Amino acid sequence: MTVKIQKAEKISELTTSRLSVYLRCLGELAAEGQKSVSSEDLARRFHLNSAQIRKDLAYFGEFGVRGVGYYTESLRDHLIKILGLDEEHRVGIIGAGRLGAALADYYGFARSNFHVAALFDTDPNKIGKSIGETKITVYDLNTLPQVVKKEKIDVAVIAVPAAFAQPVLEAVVQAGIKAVLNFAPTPLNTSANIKIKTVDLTISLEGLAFFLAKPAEQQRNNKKAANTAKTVSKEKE
Amino acid sequence: MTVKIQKAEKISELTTSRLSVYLRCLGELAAEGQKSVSSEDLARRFHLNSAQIRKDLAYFGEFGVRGVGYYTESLRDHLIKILGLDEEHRVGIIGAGRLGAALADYYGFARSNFHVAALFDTDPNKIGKSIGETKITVYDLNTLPQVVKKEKIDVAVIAVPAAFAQPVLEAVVQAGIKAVLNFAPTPLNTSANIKIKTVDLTISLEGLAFFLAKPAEQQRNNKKAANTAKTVSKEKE
DNA sequence: TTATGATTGTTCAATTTTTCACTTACTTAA
DNA sequence: TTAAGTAAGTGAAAAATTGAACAATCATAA
Repeated sequence: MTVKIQKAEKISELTTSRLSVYLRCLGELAAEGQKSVSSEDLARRFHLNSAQIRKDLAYFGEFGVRGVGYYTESLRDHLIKILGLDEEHRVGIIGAGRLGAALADYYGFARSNFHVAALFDTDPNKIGKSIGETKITVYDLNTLPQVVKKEKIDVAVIAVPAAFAQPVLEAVVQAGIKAVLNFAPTPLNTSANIKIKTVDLTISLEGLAFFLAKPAEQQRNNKKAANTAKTVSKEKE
Repeated sequence: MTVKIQKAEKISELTTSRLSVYLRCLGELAAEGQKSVSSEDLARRFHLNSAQIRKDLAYFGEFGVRGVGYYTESLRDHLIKILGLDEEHRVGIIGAGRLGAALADYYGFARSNFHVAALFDTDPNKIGKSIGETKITVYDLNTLPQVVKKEKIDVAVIAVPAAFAQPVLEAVVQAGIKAVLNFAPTPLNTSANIKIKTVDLTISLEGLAFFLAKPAEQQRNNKKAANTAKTVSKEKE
């Protein structure tokens, strides 16, 4: 009755980001003492389709019990394993400016089992100092390969101005790091097999501006907008 | 020869976020003095398909010139108009904690023509004070409706702990705000016609963890993973 | 022990998004 | 003025994602 399926299918990023969302929710439910939860319950919480949730989970195995739902604790443990959060990741933050400093203190890293091990900068005034509440050392960016090795860093956070992001990325990849969280608002080029997640506030912001700019009529028909106005004016036919 | 099409089709968020990306690039190209750019050029920059770029733009009109490409300045102006960045938006940040304070100083708002007009909090020690380099006043959250009206705030940023996000959202909506940037890592329920963009670092982070957790073999076949291992073990057949 | 109800895992259909490939239109050089 | 070359715009195909529907399976109560 134990079914363990290890599918080597491509899992889409849409799926994995939903897994993160489920995981967070399961943590809350477990804390509340809720023993089990159905896909329908979860779907209502997130305004998702219940079939989608079941399918997302089914990629990785059969975690549910028909007629019952999913046991919160158990599913939570599975998701932690699936997302690789059972193993600690060690983070190096490149750029000890305001953003880098803020991130060094960001508690969310620890919650996902990420440990910020080092900061890097090129500014001689910063190198050697400690930053933030947790007193993380700022190293010379030139020593990146050595520190990465010594501190077993496997995740880099790029928190430098856009103009420096590409060369920094190259140094990071050169140092053997395969996963990068990028805050610089610029497209980054890299050889395959490096995973880059870019966090770009501007895009979210401008999405809001677009929404507000739309004529009120269109906003109402949020989904399934009718084909109302289609004004075409052409000279020189 | 002037073609002005106002299609009332549903524009997907995938499209609008790409528009933001194009816009940023056009700004750089214009600054470099580049007069025109082809969809192929842009595609190469972003690792996108050129047809997709042409189609994204074609939703809103015919901005290009066949045989030439797109005139950078002109397309840039069009995108600014399309995204609604030609009109200033006024932002109220709810939560004057560390994140709220950091956002109050974030320069990216101004670049997209957003002006941070006010902070809000419930902490008596903060209310009435000014925060950040730009000295933005912290108001009592209870006075939200009045300040929103007086300051003509049309965008709210939710930077409060997850537990307070839902009631804050309701207050924000009550005050007549239709666009919300949410930093609280929690699903938010709202009536239709309110646009909420949630920024969630944890999801990006855990996406990296998932990537790192995958067996090396799978990482190599990033796209189009072959159906390699599919181990099924079952007791009680 | 069997019937009933609930909820998963999964197949198949619908929808959305991306890509291809072709037509149209503009530029430049002969 | 015409031919050749280039690149936008677009309809149709392909791929990816989502959603509906249902058989399979488990728990519970008669």
